[in-house]
Amino acid sequence: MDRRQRKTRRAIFDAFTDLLSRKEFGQITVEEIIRRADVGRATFYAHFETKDFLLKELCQELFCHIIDAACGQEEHHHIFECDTPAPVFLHLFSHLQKNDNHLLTLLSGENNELFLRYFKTELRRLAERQLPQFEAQKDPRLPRDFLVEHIAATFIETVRWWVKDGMRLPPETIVEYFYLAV
Amino acid sequence: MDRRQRKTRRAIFDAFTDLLSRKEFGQITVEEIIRRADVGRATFYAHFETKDFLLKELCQELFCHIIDAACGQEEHHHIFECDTPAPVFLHLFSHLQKNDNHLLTLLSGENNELFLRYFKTELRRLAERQLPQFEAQKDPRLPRDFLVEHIAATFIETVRWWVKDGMRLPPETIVEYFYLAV
DNA sequence: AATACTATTGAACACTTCGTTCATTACCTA
DNA sequence: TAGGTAATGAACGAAGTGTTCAATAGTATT
Repeated sequence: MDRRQRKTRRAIFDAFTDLLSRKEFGQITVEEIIRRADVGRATFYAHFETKDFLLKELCQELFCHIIDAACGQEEHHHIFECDTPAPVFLHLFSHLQKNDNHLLTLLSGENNELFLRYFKTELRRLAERQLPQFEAQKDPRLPRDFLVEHIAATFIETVRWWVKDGMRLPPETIVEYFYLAV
Repeated sequence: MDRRQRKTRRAIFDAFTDLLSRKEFGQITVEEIIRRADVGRATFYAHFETKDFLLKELCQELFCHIIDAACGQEEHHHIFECDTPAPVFLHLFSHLQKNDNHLLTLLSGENNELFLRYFKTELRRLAERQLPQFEAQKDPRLPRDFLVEHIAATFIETVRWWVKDGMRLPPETIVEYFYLAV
C-alpha cells in the first residue's frame, strides 16, 4: 500500500476516533472529519464509501486486534485451557482497561452502544470456540446457538456495566462477575 | 385533547410504525412520514420536535402499555408471586407474540435493535421489582445493580434470539430458556 | 535522474433533507 | 353562533451529501 494512502487512512481514522470520543456518531459530519484530518473531500470518498463504512472498518480493526491479542496470550497458558476459559476473557478485560487503541476512551463516550454492537460480532466467534467449557455448567436443554448468543451478550453487558461504573473495578473482579452471571 | 390533535397524532404514529416495519430508522425521512400520514409539514413539527422524539414517544407508549398489561394479569396469580416471577415474564413473552400494537411486526423488522434498547429501560424497572426471586438463585457476591442489569439484558437477548429464529417457539419454552440462562 | 503511474487536492456541482415562518382555512367546544 | 385553536402548504435559508474534473504532488521503477 502506498505510503500516501496509509497516511490519509491513518489521519481519517484518528480524526474520526477523536470526534467519536466527544460527539454522537449521528452528529458527526464528513465535513468535520476531513477538516480535522486535513484531507480533501474527494480523498475521503476515495477511501470510504460512506461514514458508516468508515465506522465499520474502524471497528473491525479495533476488535479483531484486541481479540487476537487475547487469544495469542492464551497460548502461554494453554495447559489450563481445558479447565476454564478464564485466561481469554480475563485478558480481554485487561486489554480493554489498558486503553489500547483508545478503546477505553471510545467505550466511555456516548457511542459505546455502537462499538459494543460491533464487538459482539467478534465475541460470537470467540464464544463458539470456548463453548465446551460453558456447556458443562449449563442445562443441556438450551440450544447451542442460544448459549453462544447468551455468552457473547453477557460479556457485552458486563463490559457495559463496568464502563458505566467508570471501569474502577479490576479486571479480576469483573471476570468473576462475568462467570457468576453467565 | 382536541380530536384533531388526536387524529394527527394517531396518523403520524401509524405512518411511522408502518415505515419502521420496512425501512431502517435512519433512512426514513420526515417527508415520507407526513406524505404517508397525509399531514402538513408544519403540523408534524407542531407535534414532535424531531424524528427522534417521535420514536421515543412511540416506544414509551408501546412498552409502558405491554409491561402494565403483563403486571396487571399477574395479580390474578398473586398467590404464586412469592415462588417465582414466571407469570410476569411469561405474560410478557405472550403479549409480544400476540402482536399487540404491531409489536411483533416492529421487532421482526430491521429496527429491532432500536426498540429493544427502549424496551430495556422499562424492563430494568420490572427486574428491580422482581429482584428478590432472582437473588436467591444467584451468588451473593454479585452487586445488586449488576444483577438488575443482567436480568433485563438476558430478557432482551432472549427476545432478540427468539425473533431472529422467527418467533416459532411457544412462550412457555422461551420463558424456560430465559430462566435457565439468567 | 527521467519516467510512468497513482494519490491528493479543492472548488464547483446538483441534490436532498431539515426545521421555520406565516397568512389562510377548517374545525372544535363551550 | 362566536372565539379559540389546529391544520395547511408553499416558500425559505441553512447544512449536508456524494460526485466530477483538471491540476498538482508524491511514489516506484528503470
